[in-house]
Amino acid sequence: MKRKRTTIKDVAALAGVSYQTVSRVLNDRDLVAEETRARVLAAIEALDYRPDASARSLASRRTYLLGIVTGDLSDYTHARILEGAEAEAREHGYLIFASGAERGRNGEPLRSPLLSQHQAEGLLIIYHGADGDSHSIFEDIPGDLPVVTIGYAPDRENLVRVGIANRRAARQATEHLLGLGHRCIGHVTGPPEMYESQERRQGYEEALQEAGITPEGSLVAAGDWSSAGGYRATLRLLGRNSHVTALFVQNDRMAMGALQALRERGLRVPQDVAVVGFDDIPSAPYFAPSLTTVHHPLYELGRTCAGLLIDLIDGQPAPPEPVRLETRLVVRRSCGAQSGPAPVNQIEG
Amino acid sequence: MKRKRTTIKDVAALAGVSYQTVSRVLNDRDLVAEETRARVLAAIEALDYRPDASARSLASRRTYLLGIVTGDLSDYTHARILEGAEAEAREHGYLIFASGAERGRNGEPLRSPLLSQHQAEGLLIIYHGADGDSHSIFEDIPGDLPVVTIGYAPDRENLVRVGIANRRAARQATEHLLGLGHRCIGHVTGPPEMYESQERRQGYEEALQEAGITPEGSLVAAGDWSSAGGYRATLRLLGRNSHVTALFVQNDRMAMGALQALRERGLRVPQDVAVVGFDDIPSAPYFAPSLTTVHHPLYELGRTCAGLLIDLIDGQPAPPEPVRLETRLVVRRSCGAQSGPAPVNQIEG
DNA sequence: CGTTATAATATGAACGTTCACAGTGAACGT
DNA sequence: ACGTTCACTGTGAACGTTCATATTATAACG
Repeated sequence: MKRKRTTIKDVAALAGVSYQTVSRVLNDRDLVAEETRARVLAAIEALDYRPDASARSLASRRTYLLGIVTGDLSDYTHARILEGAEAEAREHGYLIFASGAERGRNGEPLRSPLLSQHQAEGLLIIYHGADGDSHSIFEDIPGDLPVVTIGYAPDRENLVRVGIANRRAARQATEHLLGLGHRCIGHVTGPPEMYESQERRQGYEEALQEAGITPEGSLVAAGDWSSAGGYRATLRLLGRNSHVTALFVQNDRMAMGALQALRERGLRVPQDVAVVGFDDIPSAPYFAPSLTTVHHPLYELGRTCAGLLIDLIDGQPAPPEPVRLETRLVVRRSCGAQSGPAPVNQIEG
Repeated sequence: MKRKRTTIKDVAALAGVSYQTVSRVLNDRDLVAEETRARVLAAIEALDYRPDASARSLASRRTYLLGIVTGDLSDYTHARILEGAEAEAREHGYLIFASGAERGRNGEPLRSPLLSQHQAEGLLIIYHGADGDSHSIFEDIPGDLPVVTIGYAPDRENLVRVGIANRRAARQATEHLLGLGHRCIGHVTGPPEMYESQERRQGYEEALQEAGITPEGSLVAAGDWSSAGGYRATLRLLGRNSHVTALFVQNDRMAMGALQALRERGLRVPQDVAVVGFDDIPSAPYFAPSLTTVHHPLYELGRTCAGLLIDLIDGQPAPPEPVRLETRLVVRRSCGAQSGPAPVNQIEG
């Protein structure tokens, strides 16, 4: 099954130099005469030689491998972050491998044995931990391995946290609805035990309080980030509160379910109920009606993570403060701030 | 920056055996006395030893690495395939790394230099080639490297094609609309130069012809798989044809844009225009109205691909015929086959 | 009791690189 | 003419494993 590999020595033989010189050319280290370099490159070309990554990394103690640990890769937000990270990594000569971790009973990622063996030089962990979790995903990781996290992070050396200011973003979204005159604003959250949900909910409650409104638990319903979960949560919420005039939903997928629930109840959006989502997924402009939502800079987040991870690997000290990227509210039709019929012009990709 | 690694020799010293014996225990090869094995395992535990993957793969010529080359990872269909593949791979002890390839001018993936160096033992390539493409992505790949493809595939040893029967699925979708009495059925395709678009269009046209209808080019408009593209394509199509009563759209994201376009034109779905999509993405039940669409078994596709790839790596011969997975039409409300108001009960995930 | 099979472990070499260091010859300054 | 510098290239060892083979101890056999 295995043919004989062409090695650096074959190249050296053909070029008439020592194989170490070929190595020099490959890594352009030291000085190599222009003429020699040309001969070596020609030999490489002729033999279609490709250095063996295993040998290379064994000798150099570098793998140029970055690991990403994430839950649901088919979730757009995760996938998009991965995409950004991959692009950044590639530009720096790193490769990313995606390893779903094994999951505990609540879907909590547990341990990723393969990852730690495979000598990633750094790890990007997307993990919005939950109250009950053991966070055991971090236990497996050697203490000196650089880590960048989105979401929960333990106290640890060599770790950078990256993310958005969830609380602030949620507050702004809620303030927008308050500014439109709404006083009874429902809230659909993610799983209540997850920190991300909690942060966004805090922002929502802060905004209400600043407006002199006491947050009511009956106005809050929990989903599970999915459209189906958002649909069900919204139905529950509407069942308890017939007087909601606005809804802030913690992500766009759930918002899609929410819109469906409202439709079924005969409530028009935005006339009867205004809706604001979170994430600004590409299809948000095509919701019915187009969705006002908080833009989540996922791709940039991915790029930033990979960039910071590479910095850490290069020995730069971790910034003490979490790195926060900006969000912004994208106003479309579902919140009622735009009037007129429904042209979709200001639409991106 | 680099602490001294604990190596197999440290373990051996602690356990009082030769390091090769530790290797034996690790790979449970040959015979090892139960008592020795226990001692070795204890030493491994005590030192928190993890074998070095580089050294291991250098010596054994195995990397347990699978590469996946794909376009848009943030596209749900690709991400979901990756997810399936990753799960299957993990169960077999393989790791998957995701490398976006460099792109040519039409977004055609070109070459992925990192991939080939990093000794993936097999490659999963998702690439729906286009007419004008050079397919150069395949040029880089050593001829003896096992490859599984979804989409276009060159003639080649050691390659398995996996996918769905696009033409047949598209024909069934179209037949469904014909069965509902529609005679003037518009069609929104992907980029016309892509084989995937072409196959689905063929299925659409076949169905029409079998029903005695001559396919008309004016009823076909091309998008780019995105919601925005579907929106624009649908507007173009409606501009040319005021009498369409149904629309078959080649993927759900474009269908979402199509629904938006129809809404803006004041056309009700399904009363004025019936719509059928393709893929059955998780949010399809939450479209307004919920979308009738062809279920695309993406996750299973990913699992199948990884499984077949591992079979190839294990030396099993490639099945001569492409492996085809079943699709099925999921009937919801957008096609008008279901009547009554709009309960969302039979909804999954 | 010697001979042979068998279980268990040790030994040496290899895998394909990189890296630190030691050479070589030419050019240069004095 | 002679050391010195400089540009370049060769040398040997190391990286941490696996693998084929050799070695030892033990048991089984006639």
